Amino acid sequence: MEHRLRKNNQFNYIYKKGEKTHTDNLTLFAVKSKYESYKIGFSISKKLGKAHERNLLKRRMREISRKFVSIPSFCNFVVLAKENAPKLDFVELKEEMIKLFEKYENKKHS
RNA sequence: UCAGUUGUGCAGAUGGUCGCUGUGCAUUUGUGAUGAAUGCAGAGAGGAAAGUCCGAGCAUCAAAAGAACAGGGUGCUAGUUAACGGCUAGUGGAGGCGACUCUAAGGAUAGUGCAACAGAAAUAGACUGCCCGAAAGGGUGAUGGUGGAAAGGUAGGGUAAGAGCCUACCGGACGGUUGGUGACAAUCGUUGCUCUGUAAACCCCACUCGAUGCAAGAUUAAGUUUGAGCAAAUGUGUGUUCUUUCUCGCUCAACAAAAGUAUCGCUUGAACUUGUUGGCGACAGCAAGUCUGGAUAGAUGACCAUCAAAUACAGAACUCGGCUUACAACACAACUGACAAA
RNA sequence: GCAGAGAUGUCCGAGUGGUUUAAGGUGCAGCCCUGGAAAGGCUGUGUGCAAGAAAUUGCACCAAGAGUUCAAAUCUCUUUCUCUGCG
Repeated sequence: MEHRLRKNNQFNYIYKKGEKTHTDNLTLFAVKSKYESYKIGFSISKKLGKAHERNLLKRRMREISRKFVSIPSFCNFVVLAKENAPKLDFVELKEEMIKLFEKYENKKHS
């Protein structure tokens, strides 16, 4: 099943309508959808580093979202990296992502 | 052994678990159309992929040929190449004990401009001074120490004082001879010698260049569509002007299917590897073999084990040839100098 | 990805080869004016290093590094950073 966001329109829609959740190095935009699945996209600005650094960060985030984090269905997400995100190593990034989604879940239930 | 010069290679490997993007085959399934899913096989970033500094292919500017002007680029010679501002081999110059390195290196006698301050004076007239002379006047470029630059330089002779006035050496200019494809070199002669610097100032000379970049552009769908503005053939046209053949009204907006979308462009190429022939070399010829990324929010990651350690710079976006810049550790070859020993 | 523009003192910004020229404004400090303030007027004011008791003087710096020139913020090359446009 495809979990990637592919269209520029979808990104723009989520930025506009999305519900924001912050941690120190990441920001989550979330929007509800009608499909029984989730889609997730990663946004890393050109200001954060050189091309290979940005690629590495995105690959790690995708790996973590696939393996280590339970992501709720019926939703679309965009994860936006902040300034210091490329400096994190894999383990730190993993903890950050888990924290981010826990925070989002708590917000939703409360 | 120490210090150094030049060039080259490599850019983690192997095994396991999970995962990503194309390609081929098979099965299942779907759309108006391109398709989608599963399985198997096989492929999947660099030496700089970077900077975008040059040169090409390719595409569009309706289609061509030519001339002049404007503007840009290059600048020792010969070669090499599809082409180049690259590369190779040399020449001159600069640096180093040396191996070797660096060099935007045409023209200042085609013309124009600029040269602050200092200095008597900036390309050259005057002033100061020296000498001859009673004076009038004449001789002089040696005195003036400032400047980046001051009337070729040094030494000797010479003179009233001086001066290429004379001589020697060095430098310059002009001409010849020899060698070299050539840049140029060597050598001989003539000439006492008027000659500041700057062309990365304008410029002159020689050679050379159309513009825009794959977000170029093409295809499917409607196009002899509708509306508005401008123009009136003496018009439009890829820097300007002109000649010849030609073409045609031009510009903007609206209407439309996921439409800033889909498909194509898109990867077999001046390709790579090995051998061989020619050439000092860059490179070229021939033979055999190989198929080696094609994404579009943008594909290589995470974890474990072993190797002493795994770590530098860094990620294709139409494709090639160069240049420039960044770069950890390791390995190899040739050569130079110093010291020691034989 | 492709194409283009720029960088000068705290900030804005002129200067496009010449010696005391880093204009001008803004900001800051002091003085005048006022009962007190604002506005206005006058004066001073970039950074670093060295010398000096002090006043002051000298040198360097116009994003960074090389080159051309007697002389560079200015001309040429390389690098860094910032900004803009493109179906």
